Amino acid sequence: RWQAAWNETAVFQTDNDDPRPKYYVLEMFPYPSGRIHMGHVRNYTMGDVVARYKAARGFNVLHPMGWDAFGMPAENAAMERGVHPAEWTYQNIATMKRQLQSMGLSLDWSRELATCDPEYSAQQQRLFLDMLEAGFVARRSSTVNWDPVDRTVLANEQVIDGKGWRSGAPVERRELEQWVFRISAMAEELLEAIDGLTKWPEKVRLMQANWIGRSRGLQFAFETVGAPPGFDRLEVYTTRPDTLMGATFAAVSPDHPLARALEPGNPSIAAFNAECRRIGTSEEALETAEKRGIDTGIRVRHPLDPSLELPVWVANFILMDYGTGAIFGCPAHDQRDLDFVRKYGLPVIDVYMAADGGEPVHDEAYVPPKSEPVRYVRPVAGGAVMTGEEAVEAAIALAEGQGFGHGVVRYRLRDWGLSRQRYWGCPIPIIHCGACGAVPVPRDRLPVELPRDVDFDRPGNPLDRHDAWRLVPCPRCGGAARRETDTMDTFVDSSWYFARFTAPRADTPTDAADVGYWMNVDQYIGGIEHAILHLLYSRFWTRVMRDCGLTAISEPFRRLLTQGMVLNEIWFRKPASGRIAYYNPAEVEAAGEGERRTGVLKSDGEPVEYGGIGTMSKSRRNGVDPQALIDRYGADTARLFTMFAAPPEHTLEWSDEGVEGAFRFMRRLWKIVHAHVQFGPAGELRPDSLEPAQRALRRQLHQTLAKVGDDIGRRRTFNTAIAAVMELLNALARFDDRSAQGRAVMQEALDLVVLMLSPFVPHAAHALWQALGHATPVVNERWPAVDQAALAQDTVEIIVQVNGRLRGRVQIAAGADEAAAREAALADPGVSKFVAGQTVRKFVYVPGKLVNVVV
RNA sequence: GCCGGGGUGGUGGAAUUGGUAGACACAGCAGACUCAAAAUCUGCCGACCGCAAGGUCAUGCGAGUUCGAUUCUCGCCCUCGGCACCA
Repeated sequence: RWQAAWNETAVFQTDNDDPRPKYYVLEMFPYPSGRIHMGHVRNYTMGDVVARYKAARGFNVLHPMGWDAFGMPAENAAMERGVHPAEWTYQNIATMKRQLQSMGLSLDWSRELATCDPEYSAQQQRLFLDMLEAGFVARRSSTVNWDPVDRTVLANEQVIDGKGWRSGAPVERRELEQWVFRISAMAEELLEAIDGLTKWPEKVRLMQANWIGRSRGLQFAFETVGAPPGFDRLEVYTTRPDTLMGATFAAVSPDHPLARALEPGNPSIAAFNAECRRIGTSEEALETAEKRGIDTGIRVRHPLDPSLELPVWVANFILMDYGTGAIFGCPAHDQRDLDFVRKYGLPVIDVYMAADGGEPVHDEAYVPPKSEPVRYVRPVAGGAVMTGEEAVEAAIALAEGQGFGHGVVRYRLRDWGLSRQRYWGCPIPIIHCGACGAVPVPRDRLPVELPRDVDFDRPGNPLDRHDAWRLVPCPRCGGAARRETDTMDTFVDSSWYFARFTAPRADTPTDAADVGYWMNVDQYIGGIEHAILHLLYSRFWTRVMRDCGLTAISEPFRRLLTQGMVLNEIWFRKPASGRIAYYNPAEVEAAGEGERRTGVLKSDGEPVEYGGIGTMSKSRRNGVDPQALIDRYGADTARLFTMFAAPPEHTLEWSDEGVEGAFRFMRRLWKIVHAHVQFGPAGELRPDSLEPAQRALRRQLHQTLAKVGDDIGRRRTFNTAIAAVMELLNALARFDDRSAQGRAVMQEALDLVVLMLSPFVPHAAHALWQALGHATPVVNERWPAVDQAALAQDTVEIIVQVNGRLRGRVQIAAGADEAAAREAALADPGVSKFVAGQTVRKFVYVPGKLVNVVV
């Protein structure tokens, strides 16, 4: 009912013609999976609290909402239920929009957008062409998971234990020509700029830095012996060239050109490589697979001792994507290499590094941190004690001096492959012509829209089969040509939507005035699971837009709050063949704890397997629908409870116990306000003529106001803000003072309580503010100022410790000096009995807090 | 495997800069009100010892730094997230 008042006056619609300072609050927009879940409630309530708080603080707040609307689930729905992805998606958007609106969020819905809207795709295609012209786009070969039965590309998520999720067939790694964004060219800038992200969580900055993975090392060439023509040299990159003296073998990735060149003449290597290609493409799968290798028979000469020849192996743990796809192995100082040589009976060279002052270690690999001083037992240069870093530089200098290698800086960050062999994504505006190659679609012919008449009867991308759409004349030569049928990675859609929100209807990707006014996003809020990819891609795109002249800024998000995930139990059945099936915890009758947890499906009484706890996700079907909560208790209670249940950054294991407590609190607040107003308006407050109890309540009131402002505004610890107001309300309930000044204090307290709670429970606050006798809506109210005079105290309680243990409390004058504190402390009977007869060796005084007597 | 978090009563959590461990809630127990129940209100609520006053132990485990450690350092265990085609 009260939401109507907000909507009629359009209080949350914003524009940039406003004298107030701007504040842009954004939560990561949802994928329209069907219905909102608890993670959404948590995320969007946090954003709403910040938005409403900032508005009350006098900011012109932009708080928009949209839909990350392309993606695989829509295609799955099409395959399973025959509904068109667009229809499925827009229906879900309608449902979820209704649900979000029932939460009473202070959103500017006039800016709503969905990434699958043709207008959004059109602008994204313009950006793609800008990037192509600016040299940020390249075409190159990269690996995908190939399902040989369904003859289709699989996402990593669709590969389960190395098999396709539908066909059950072992997947193969396959090379495809794909479009990439050259994000690695920006690695250094993206890394350096992390220092400036001072309002991002340290953990996210660390994860991003590690992901970019700058390293300095030695790149050098082994001279080969017995290699096929064209492989006279084997390029190797290492970050530990100081271990080169310990090299006992070299190894290449199964995808390395040398390994491939050997396949035709060597069936066992061909078989080994083929086997390795069945691991899939994910780094996790490659790194956790059993370490295996095969000898090629080729040898390389050790660059520092050409008489020493090392065998060259193909090994499944070498990543083609990192370094040169070839390494040397040093078993004495790398545990993985040691395991490998032991497994295959290769020689282990004796150790040549030892801890400074320690003895050499022989039974396991000794891997000192690079910063630590190490004694080089068999020296690269001079037998000195030096840090790994110094030794690395010495080894590089040696290699450069002898001319077999040189120092290089490399990054772990790889280019961003954006091609997806799928229908439900933004079309890539390219036409392939036999004569002209890849030709951009002319800008006046944008957007390239997806054809609606597609069928999902067969696996694979229906665009590949849609000749009416696919076959077009070449824009350059007019000859027969075909459209690019790959669509863009959905990460592209979410890498610039924050900028589009500043001018969602512009017929260019962004509008200079709007984006200049609103960007950066002042507060971005979203799940910690996006700490690396989405946030890094967005940082990249913002720079690309800058370099293309679309924005002036480099960083999209000034302040970042990474919300902890909402977890729930996972239940599934895994049939012998075919697709794994997940069940919502609400459908399962469960018993036991931990390892012994078991369950049966309520509908058929048959057992289901317990998969531990994990994030609520559509694919695992373990989400909780908050609608029941909202229907039963109202949006305010749902909002209050999710904010109170845990600190924002913590994971939250879902349970709906405790919702009753939030509801009870709302009722208590309601009752206490109405108990107060039934006696009519309160008189004027005269702060200087209050009784001690009235003064004490006012002090607590203004302490709470200061804390709540700090908790919301600076700390973003919404749970402690609510707890403080609960504590205050408990005090108000005990405050039974009907005198004129008692009622005046109560009026002030209830006014401030309602204002403090209004960002959390806007509907109730709206009604209670009216009940308290105010004519204007609470949503237009400014955040109240703390009365510093009310906080003043004559005496303070300090705690007294003896040898660090609590032994008493004493009241002393506020601002007392150490001598006075000491006298008061030692006079306390509880203290003196522990000090009596002993020598005071030390006296610690923390003014206003504690003293510690050390005896 | 690699990178990054988290671990505090029966439960969610608080302790903001190294300074009272357990605020605020949930659950539970007892009482008041009621014919009764619900709702509401009041009290108790980490473990152990003690009639009590009070004391001892206790923040995943083990060490360390400090007058003082949930907080800092090192090692370990468990768990969650990410690992480039889930979003």
